[in-house]
Amino acid sequence: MDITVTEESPFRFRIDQQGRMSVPGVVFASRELLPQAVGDRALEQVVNVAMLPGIVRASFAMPDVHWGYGFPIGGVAATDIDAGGVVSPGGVGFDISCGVRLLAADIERAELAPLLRRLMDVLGDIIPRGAGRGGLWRLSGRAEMEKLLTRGAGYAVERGHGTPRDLARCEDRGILAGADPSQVGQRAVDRGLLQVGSLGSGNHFLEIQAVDRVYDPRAAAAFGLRAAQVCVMIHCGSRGLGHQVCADHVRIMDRSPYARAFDLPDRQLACAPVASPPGRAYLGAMAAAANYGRANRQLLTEAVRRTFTSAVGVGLDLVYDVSHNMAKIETHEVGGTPRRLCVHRKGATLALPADRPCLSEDLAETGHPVLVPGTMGTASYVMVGTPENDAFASACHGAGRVWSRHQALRQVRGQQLRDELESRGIAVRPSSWRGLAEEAPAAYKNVDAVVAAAEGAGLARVVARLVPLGVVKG
DNA sequence: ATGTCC
Repeated sequence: MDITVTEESPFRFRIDQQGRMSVPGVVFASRELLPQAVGDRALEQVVNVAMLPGIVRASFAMPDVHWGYGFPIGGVAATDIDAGGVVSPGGVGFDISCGVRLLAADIERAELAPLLRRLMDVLGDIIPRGAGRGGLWRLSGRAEMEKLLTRGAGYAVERGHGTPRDLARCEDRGILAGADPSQVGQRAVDRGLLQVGSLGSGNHFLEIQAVDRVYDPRAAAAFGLRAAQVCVMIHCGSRGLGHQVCADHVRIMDRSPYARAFDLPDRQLACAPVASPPGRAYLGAMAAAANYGRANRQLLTEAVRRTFTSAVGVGLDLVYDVSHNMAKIETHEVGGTPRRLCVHRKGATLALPADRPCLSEDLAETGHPVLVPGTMGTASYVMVGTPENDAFASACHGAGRVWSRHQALRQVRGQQLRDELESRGIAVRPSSWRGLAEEAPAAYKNVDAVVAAAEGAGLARVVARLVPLGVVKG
């Protein structure tokens, strides 16, 4: 498929509405970052998403967009619930509530340096990771799982793993409303029982980082960040439970009457009206899986805190926890009137600006942190939401792949990559050589360019740049 | 992303 993109303004490209598209496509990128320029077919998916029943404004793509299941990763699509708008599991992705959490330590990188190796050894020993395998917790059964699926990070805190202050710095206070554990199948529950408190694999990681540069001192101070400070970034999701929820509900929707009625260009866009039984069932199960992801990050936080206390002698404050694979019911103005929308963000981070409702109190004047993880050996960014964002308060979520995992394996040796990173002073604790090779920095876009494009497009503003000191790889 | 195929 040949797709024409027109540069509307710097860092903003339009795909004109045509054929069965209900809205145009909008791609935030530089010319160099456009999917076509990096050999990726994601824009075909941007066009397909523009055909979703009830979609409003545009089918959006962030600067890190790349090919995904049905919907592109780095895509944002909002549907009008009261106009028959749909929800689609493919618009959230298989790793429901995959997201990032940033913790700040009260120590500078120079002070940590002599302790880093020992710290990394302990973290490498205690952080569960890799495909399958166990987690920090072992749930007693379905009854306990349902508490966790309903109360999310709040359940971990109730059980003594964290503080109420942690919850104040989580999106939705760590507990997504509307969870319906009865819509989470037994197989999903069984897969999740032994994985609470684990990183998983793929691009998931736990990194020790240092603040390299502060761009916005006021916002950085509000977030609790300062130059040279040591931080911990945790990137993980809802493991096998979220994966199974997605698979189960894709199947339900694919077999529902809506699949035929909508006649969509790709079966992977399987969807149903938000207000329909399959739509409500998915959203209830998705919220439950989201709470699993949040509890997962909360438990990993406590494990890292214990390690920092014993190995370094300092505590860790939660800066923020935000998901980048979610569908949320939100109210936004469309065409001058407030509409209830189902906003799908798949590989796109919620980027709330100042003075918006549902901000946590201490962030109301600043806006919420937007956490953008880079790849191994490259920078990560903290940004903040901006009022001019017209992609329903969404921003990029990372660097974005340019090589498939298969391509990366052909190009990169895991051991060699480890040696290169170690020679640059970055301590690496991998779970498999293969997994490490698949996640090589060369397999990704340049995160600095992605963030510059996001800022240039007005999606979010840069607050601080972080650099890696050590990475525990999933 | 994922007990990388039910």
